[in-house]
Amino acid sequence: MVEQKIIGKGTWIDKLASELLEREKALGRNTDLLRVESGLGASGIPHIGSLGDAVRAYGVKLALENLGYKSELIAYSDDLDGLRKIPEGMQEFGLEEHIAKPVSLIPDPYGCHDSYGMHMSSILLDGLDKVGIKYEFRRAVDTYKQGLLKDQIHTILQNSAKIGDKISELVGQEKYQKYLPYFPVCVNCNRLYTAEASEYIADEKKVKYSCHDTEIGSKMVKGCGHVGEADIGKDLGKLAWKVEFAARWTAFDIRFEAYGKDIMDSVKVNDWVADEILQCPHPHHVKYEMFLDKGGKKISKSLGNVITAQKWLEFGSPKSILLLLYKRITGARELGFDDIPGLMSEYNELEDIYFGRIKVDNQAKLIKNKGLYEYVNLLNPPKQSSTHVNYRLLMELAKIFKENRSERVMKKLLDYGVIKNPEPEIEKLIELAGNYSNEFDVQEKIQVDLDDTAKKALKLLVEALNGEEELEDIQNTIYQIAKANDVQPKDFFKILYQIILGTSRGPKIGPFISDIGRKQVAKTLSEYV
RNA sequence: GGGUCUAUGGCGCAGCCAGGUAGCGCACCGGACUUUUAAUCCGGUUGUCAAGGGUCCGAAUCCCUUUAGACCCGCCA
Repeated sequence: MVEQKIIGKGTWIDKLASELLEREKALGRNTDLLRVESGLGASGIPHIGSLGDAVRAYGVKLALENLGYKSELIAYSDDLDGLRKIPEGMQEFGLEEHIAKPVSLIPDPYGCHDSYGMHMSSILLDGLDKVGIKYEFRRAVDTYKQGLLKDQIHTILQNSAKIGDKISELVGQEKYQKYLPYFPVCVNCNRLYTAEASEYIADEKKVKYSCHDTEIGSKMVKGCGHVGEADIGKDLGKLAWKVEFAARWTAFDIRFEAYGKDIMDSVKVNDWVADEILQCPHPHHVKYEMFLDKGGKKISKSLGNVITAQKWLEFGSPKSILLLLYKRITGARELGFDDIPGLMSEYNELEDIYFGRIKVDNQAKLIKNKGLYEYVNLLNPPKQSSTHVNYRLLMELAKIFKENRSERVMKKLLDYGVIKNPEPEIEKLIELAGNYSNEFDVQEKIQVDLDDTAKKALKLLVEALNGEEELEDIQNTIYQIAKANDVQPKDFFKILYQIILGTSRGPKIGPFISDIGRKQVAKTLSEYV
């Protein structure tokens, strides 16, 4: 067997970082600072896929640092993009009039940020903060206002004919053979996309445009008819996506950017533009698949099925998100909140491997698992293992105890010997599992068929439970009541499970009833008598 | 039209990207415990890794071909 040399911590992140380094060396570029970038998207509610782009870029940054290089993550908000569609659930804000305007020029419908775009970006940044990702924030609107891309825009527009042909050749889109890949924001109506750029006056660095009706999605958007000129260094406007990345990569000196397969074509064009037009080698890439919802549909920013970091964190720890995003990058994945319990236990398992409590025979796999654990802890793993409590067990307990949940579940865990002392982390876990159980384990009141004898027995049980005298052995009492009333104990127990738990089986019923509380159970049962 | 991904026990999936004993959950079977059922614990059964070819001492894993399904792009970002 040929011994494989293991790079860094043995994960795909390390492999990617090392590919990047080799490429940089081959290109002979300066490696004093290796910038990685993630685009944020500010036109819709940011879902976990957008978060993933930044989290993974951050992983590469960590890997580069681990290999001894300096690195930095730029989180770039595309807030000069126009609003194309009103996101699901935001119909009541009257955003219709703002369609096609840059999202940074639309007022925040919630009133808490300077614009619609900043509101959306902030949700994502908040998510990044919550999982511990550090970044350098930049905005498209500032980038263009400060003219940071003006040299690149100039070069691109001078070569627009060549670029237009190449776009047509590479991806079959013919639009840019006719129009410039630049969208001015119409000074009259504040819209882009409607302002079509027809000519570039290179000497003055100005773009001639006219604002007219255009189709966005399936809807027509009215232009205002304004005809004007836009100064690429001063006036608001932006490059089309097919060329914008290249300009940004060059201007910001970006060496790595991951991308989702939906923008594959754009990246292909941008790589060419960077290399051939701007004479600056494009950054190293990795392509990832989109997260799909359980039905196999793409999770879209503007459809209602959004899994945001914030929602996820109601049920799972920040580490469960990082694990999801770092465990692998390839492959299409269907994602739902029901993946959380699994990821929570998987993290515990990784921790056990890391601290040597679980043996892994394959050396390469051991290193990879340990490495993954370190990345999930952002290369700052804890000195000692945390106390593990099975998430599913917590869900079960949370289902039973709805009032004073934290306290009572904690007591049960101590009784079971799962934990030795109450810890704040455990309390947090109980809260997460409790939220999950509240949200997804909605207990529907099921129809239970009861004949008269069963009802009579049930009634006796309710009386017994409501009685003041101590029931030393509830289990025994139930059994006796069943026998004394010609009900098969087996059937009687089944009825009780159905009423109390909504299933035909469950834990041993006597202690279980005293856990929930006799009176509570009596009340529930009495509804069926 | 162009592109990407997926295919692994009855079901749902992991493992594949850096080749070395095919795994997990559910289901199923047995045991322990139980005054019933179960929970729980312990043990066990279940596989032509879609099909075919190639590389290799060795392939679920890498390469090629085929089949089936899903998704993305061909507005815009």
